[in-house]
Amino acid sequence: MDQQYKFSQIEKKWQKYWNEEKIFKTSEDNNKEKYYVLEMFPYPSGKLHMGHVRNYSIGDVIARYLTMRGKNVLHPMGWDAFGLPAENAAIKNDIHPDIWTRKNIKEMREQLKMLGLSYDWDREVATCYPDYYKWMQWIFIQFFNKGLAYKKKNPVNWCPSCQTVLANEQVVDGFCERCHAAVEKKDLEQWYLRITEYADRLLDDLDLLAGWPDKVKTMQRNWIGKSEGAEVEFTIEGFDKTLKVFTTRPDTLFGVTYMVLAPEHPYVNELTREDEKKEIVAEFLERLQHLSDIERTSTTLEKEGIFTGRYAINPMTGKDVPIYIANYVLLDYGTGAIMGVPAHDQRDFEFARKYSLPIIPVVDPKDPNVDLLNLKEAFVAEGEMINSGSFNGISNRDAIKRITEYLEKKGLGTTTVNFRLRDWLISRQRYWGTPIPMLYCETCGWVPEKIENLPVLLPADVEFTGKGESPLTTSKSFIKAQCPQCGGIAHRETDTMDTFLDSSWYFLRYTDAKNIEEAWDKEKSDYWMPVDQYIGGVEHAILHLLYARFFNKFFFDMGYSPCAEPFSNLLTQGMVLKNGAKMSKSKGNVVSPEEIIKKYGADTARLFILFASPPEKELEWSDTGVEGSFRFLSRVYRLVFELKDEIEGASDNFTIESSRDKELNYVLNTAIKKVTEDLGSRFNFNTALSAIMILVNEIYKYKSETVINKALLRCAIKSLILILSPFTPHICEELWHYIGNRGTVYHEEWPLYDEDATVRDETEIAVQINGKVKDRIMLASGLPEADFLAEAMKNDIVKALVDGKNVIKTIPVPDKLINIVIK
RNA sequence: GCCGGAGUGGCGGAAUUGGCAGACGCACAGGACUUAAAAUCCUGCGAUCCUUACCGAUCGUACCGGUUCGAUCCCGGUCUCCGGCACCA
Repeated sequence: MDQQYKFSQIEKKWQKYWNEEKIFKTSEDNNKEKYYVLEMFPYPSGKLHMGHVRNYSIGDVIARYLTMRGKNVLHPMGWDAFGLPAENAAIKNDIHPDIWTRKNIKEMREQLKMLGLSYDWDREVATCYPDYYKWMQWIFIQFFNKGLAYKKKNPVNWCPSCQTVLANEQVVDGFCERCHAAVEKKDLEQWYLRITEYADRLLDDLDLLAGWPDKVKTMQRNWIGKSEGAEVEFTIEGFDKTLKVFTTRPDTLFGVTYMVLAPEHPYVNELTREDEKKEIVAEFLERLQHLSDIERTSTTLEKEGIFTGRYAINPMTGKDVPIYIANYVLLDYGTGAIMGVPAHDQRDFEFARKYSLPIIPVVDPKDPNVDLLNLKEAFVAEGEMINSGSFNGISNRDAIKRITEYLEKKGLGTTTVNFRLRDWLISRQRYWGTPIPMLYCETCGWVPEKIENLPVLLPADVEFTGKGESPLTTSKSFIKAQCPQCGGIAHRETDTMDTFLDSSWYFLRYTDAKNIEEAWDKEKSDYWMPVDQYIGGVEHAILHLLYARFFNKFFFDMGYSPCAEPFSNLLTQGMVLKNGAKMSKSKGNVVSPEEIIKKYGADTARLFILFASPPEKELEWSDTGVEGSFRFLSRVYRLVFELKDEIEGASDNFTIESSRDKELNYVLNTAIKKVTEDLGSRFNFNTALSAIMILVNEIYKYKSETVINKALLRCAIKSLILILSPFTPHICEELWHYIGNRGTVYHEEWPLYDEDATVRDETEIAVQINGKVKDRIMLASGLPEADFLAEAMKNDIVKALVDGKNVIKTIPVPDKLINIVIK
């Protein structure tokens, strides 16, 4: 071994060894307890960034540690490889997305390997490879067969100039972000997955996820947005259909003074009978079409409405109330129509003010500060019922129940639950995604491709213009096909799937990644699932994690997953910042992992990232901090290098011979304990590493003693290498071999600590008078409370401090402090 | 607006169950080694005050208050920052 810490040589050497010996290959083993560590797989952009390094370093420490603890660890990696950037590259550089993506995967795989991560590369998947998306298509067909995938016409954002559908995020102030043409709403047929069918279970089962951050669970709860209320039917004057509304406040029914329909509501056309009104309504609709959903639903947008000329009848009061259409009512929530209660809903209040509609309070706050006859804003809190006929005088909370019961008895309404969660629009007019394996036949309608014909391959003969519908429509070979049902002429769906589908089941595919007979073998998913620890960015808190949970529940129902929830524990790692801001090209504060690895080595990069901040917090990049990490590793290297001859041939068993021995043994065992606990339960890598640094400092001190205990020193060095190895594996392998061991530290057992050795003979005790520290004294450790108190009171300093005062109370905390309350 | 989370030295952070605030590291300062530099090693490093110095005193975990023998930790209020949702009836 070289006297210098030549990280580059060392890292290459051990990466080669791990690779050639297939050290990280895993298979099912019923004699061992399994542990599945998963990090969110990356999009293969071609360049690794610090966020990846952080994510994968965290996972690697966990995987390596648990392997050393004797667990059978599954730790896979793959590529979320479909997506728009590949298509943009195709348009810009005239390179096929497939070639571009494969090149990026190759480059990124090399970069990941440079980090020395303990992946079983034999399980690698890429969502864009036909052997993966074949099963994506199979899954889609399972959804379709169960009635959970369907095609529906719905208004979407359409840019007339680019001739393409736009995502809401691509619409800026009602205009296309690329060509600035006014975006229109267009009714298009799109594929949806019926995730709303699972809304209740997705909500309820969040309670099973004790190992998830509350923040993420709260975000999912809000996203699913369950609200309980009632559906109420209103009759319309001179109209044969009734108007249904959803409300969470049936107690305010007596306060309804108008009704509002969403502008797209199917009744709108029939309800506006007068020609004059029809014109105004048409003009209003035209104007709204130029607004995106984002603006339509913005609270800053002024409420605007049009009277239809019709009246509904309030079922409680029998009074006429005018029916409006207005921009603040959404078609796809509830029934697309609402009852207006200006006195008790702020939005209705503003609308009523603007159009001079009556405001009738029905809930009395019994608060002198609220003037019910002259409200300045809607009163939304609880109170006592007024102006509500026979319901007057009860609390509005009771009225919710009573009025709903009344409605149900009269056949005017029912209790209902509504979710903000909408069905998942999954079709995309893009090339680089999984083809939706459906065909349209004039006689049979939408028919799935036969399973034996899967995969439906992405055609090669397409043009990338960036315009029009899906590029698949330009393929001559793709569209025309035989109907799988009747054998007649059918045409293929040309839309592809949202890439979020591909990433909703990859964790299951990893359990049996190379299976060509089925998506995965149930026995294998039974063994490995659920994922014990999932690690990734908090930006996936809602979409990815919700979709993955949805898919897993679907498989669970099919018997293809053994668990109701796929990820038992979730760690959301914080962002990597430089100068207080997220690293980004435009800010020019990007630190390239490759350069850091070149300059200091992967071990240093890993060490810095793990040491500088706890994993779920933000991490501020510091060049001098990286140098500090490098210095530490050099120090460890030097330590072992210098001590090699000293500890060579020493016994594996030591006896404590001096107080210095005792102290080193104390620090050693404390360090092992601390690292074991920090890795085992909290993932506080920073404090674990700080314990290791303390150990290194102590060994340095110890080795300069005149008498040294070689066996003890040998044990300390061995343990040091082992407990550091999950963090910085390359240097540890090197040092492990240097002091005469064989094989890999990865297969070594995690060192045990001696609980007795983690206690010193004497402990420093803080002496407090009235809660303020006055002195510190040494007392034998582990004294029972009574002895501890007696010993502490015997001390001269205590006596002096207490002399001449009244001791009111003494509070002894053994091994910590004693507080003497005096007067 | 609503829902979360956070606020500790010059900086990143530690204090695991209400028990010695500032572990570990970075930066900085002084010293040793060196012809010199780098590297390495040693020492100091919250603020204010007292003192020639030693010793010591007071304050200090965003701010105000409370509970407690004792509060970074628990409770009430305020401020600031970050994140999510945002006309969901």
